[in-house]
Amino acid sequence: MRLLLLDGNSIINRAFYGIKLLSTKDGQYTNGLYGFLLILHKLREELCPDGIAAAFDLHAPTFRHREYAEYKAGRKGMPDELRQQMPILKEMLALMGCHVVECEGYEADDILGTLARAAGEQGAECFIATGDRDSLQLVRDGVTVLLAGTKMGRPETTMYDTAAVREKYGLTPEQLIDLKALMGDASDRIPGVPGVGEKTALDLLRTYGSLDEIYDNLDSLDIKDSLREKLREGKESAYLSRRLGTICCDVPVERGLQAYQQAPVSKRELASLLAGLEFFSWIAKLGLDGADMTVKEQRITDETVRVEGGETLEELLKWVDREKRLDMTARIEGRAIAAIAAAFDGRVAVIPSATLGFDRLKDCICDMNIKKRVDDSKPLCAALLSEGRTPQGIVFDAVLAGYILNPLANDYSLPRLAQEYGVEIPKTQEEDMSAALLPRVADRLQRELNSHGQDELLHNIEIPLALVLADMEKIGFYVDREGIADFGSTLEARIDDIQREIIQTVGYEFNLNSPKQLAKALFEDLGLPAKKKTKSGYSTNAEVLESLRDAHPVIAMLLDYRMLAKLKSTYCDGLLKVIGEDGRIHSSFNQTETRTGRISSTEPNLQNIPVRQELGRELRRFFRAREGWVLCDADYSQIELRVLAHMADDRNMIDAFNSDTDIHRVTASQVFDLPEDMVTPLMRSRAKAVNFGIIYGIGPHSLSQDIKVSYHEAKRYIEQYLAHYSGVARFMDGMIESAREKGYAETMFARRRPLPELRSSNAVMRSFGERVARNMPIQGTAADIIKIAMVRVWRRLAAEGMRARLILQVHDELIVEAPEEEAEKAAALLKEEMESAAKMKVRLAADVCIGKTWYDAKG
DNA sequence: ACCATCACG
DNA sequence: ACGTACGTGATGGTG
Repeated sequence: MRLLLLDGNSIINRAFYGIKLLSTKDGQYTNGLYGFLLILHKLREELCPDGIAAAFDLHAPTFRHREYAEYKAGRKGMPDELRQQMPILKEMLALMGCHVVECEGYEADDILGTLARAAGEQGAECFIATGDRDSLQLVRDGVTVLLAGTKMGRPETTMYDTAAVREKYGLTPEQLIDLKALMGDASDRIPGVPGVGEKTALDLLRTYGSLDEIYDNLDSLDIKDSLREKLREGKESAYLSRRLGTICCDVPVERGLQAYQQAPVSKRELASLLAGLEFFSWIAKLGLDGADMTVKEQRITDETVRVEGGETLEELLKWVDREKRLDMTARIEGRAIAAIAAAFDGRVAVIPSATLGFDRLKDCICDMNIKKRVDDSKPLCAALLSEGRTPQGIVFDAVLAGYILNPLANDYSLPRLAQEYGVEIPKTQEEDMSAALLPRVADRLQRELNSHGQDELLHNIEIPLALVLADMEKIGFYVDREGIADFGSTLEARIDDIQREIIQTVGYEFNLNSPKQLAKALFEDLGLPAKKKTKSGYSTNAEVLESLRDAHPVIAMLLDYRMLAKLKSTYCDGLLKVIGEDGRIHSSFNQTETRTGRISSTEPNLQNIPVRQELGRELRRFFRAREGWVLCDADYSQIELRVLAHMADDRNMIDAFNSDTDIHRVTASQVFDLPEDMVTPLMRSRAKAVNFGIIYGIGPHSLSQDIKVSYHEAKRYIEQYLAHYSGVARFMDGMIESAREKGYAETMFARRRPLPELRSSNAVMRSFGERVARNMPIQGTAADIIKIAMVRVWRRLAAEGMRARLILQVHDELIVEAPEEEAEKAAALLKEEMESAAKMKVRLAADVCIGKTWYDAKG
């Protein structure tokens, strides 16, 4: 018989800390359970035990506490996130046919030792899996210890038999007890001999064999007298420590091994437990599929046929023509389709683009009457657009569906989605075969979306947007390469001058770009007062430098240097590197990156081109329309505050917007309780900061920092604000409450962000969760609205047969490049579509400008 | 790979 | 006692 013994507490601990915090929609944390399953599954496959027993600690004090009152007093209890997973783990183990063993007055270790000894006596083979090195003392012939943990989400075990222990420590397992006796264990409050570390203890034991040998012959040992004294004084501690550290092998538990034989698995209950934990992939992996899946689905298995080429294409087309639908993935190389893999009739057809008649497949993709389900539509759209064709009738996109269901993930590939949503993955892992997963993954995700009311978000917003983004990427933004290069040279000259001047002032050469070297120069060598600390030293950021501006002439130079260096490296050098052969910059717009629903821009990021300072703003002169064309730039006015006014249904704020006055001025007059014409610019700017702060989930401290008033002053502003905008106050509390209940925050268009932070036991994490619960619905709704506007603008431009094209989005701003003769029409169209993108209690306002360059087209 | 910094909404 | 506003991406330095 082969017995597998688990140290339940230590394994789930390792699992908990080795995997990032996971939770279900309902806020039940699951990462410890998940990691435990990973480890258990691996052990079962490798060892094929006849029975499994899992030992757990109880809260009750043990014989060790009676021996030594302070035992484990220094240990922190387990965090709530883990504690709540313990009863579920025990239930899960029982359903899996494993045996849960606990015994009052003893720790899990002792139970394992007892069972291991029983196994030895009964001639059984025994494996002990644990995360705790202390158990290594149990190793002997027939007893192997497996140190288990998770690394990067993968289970990892190291096997220790007698030889492995000897190799690692140069000691026998029994000697490990004496090793700990000498060293002690700070975290368990177990005393050792003070001043004896691992190295000394190992030397002693390797030379003299055991604690008894050492103390019996203490006077004649060939060691330094100082060590001899330490040992003499620590004798009592060492023996106490040995008693505490010795695993007890006489725990009163059932010792007959038959009792630990594998019990029958309760398939149904186990499947439903796992489903409740959203461990869908485990249901398949543990062979429980049949247990609760009554729906007969098309099965794609290891034997699924992969067929290729001409005849297959004919067959596929016939099927598509009859069914009016197509599940497909495309392999894109460069900007062209290299092959299309389609799943139909339980087969996967792979059609290389060189196949005769391949274009008819593209016709299908552009036929709105054929419903396509794809894994990732943006690259497919890009490929077809570059042939001058437009995909239509795409009804499902797995990547976008995966993002909508959980915007916190970072991999939305089919295999990953299949794993997460419980679709069995065939062993054949050819890339084209991931098409085989599409039908079942699509079914599962679609069902999930429907049940969340998120189908329209996918169908009406994200899928159409993918086409728009692909088009924007393809068109790009024309730039004046020479202009940027010249600007860069000018900057370089100024940077060199300032650098020389700074070096001269400081008195020696150093790397100005190194915060570490700079901190040394400023705060050590020049003796300036350090203000703020970072993880790795003193902060030298702009805020700190600004506060030191009058303390030393070098500070102003540094601020200039930083600004110029940023402009040169990030914007001049950086942008020059990514100008395409067509003289245009083709950024990538990522649709599945942000947690709030915004899009992001990379390589290069065109959403952070300088504007706030004049010198940086100059860069926008190099972003141009092509010859004979102009830019129409439209941005929403206060979209987030308007969204807030609407969602909060705040009468005061709605009226303020509808009366079409300056919202910050109105806010100032309410907060400061003055008529509007008495509001000073300073008051207005403070009110503006409060308006922004409210959106971010403000606290008085941060507001006081931002607008440089006292904490009390800031607190008063917020109170005044919430008193006047009482709808906003109610709304904010409601958002937190509802997010706590539901486990997620959501936008007007049903976009969700899970918020496990709200149920954390950590106060800092919780208040972060609360700020996000207040901010995400606002930022996210604004993002939804501008996405709707983008789709409508794009479609209108096409429908009107215009040549004008959308080329950039910057969160609340859209830029269209239009032939001069279309300029006015395009500008009007932009404004109209943006303002009508969502119906709200306040009107949406967008301001449009036309210019040859981005600089000129802004206000 | 991570940190500090700074550019944007 | 602690940390201090939401969301991003690029750069240069450092271990």
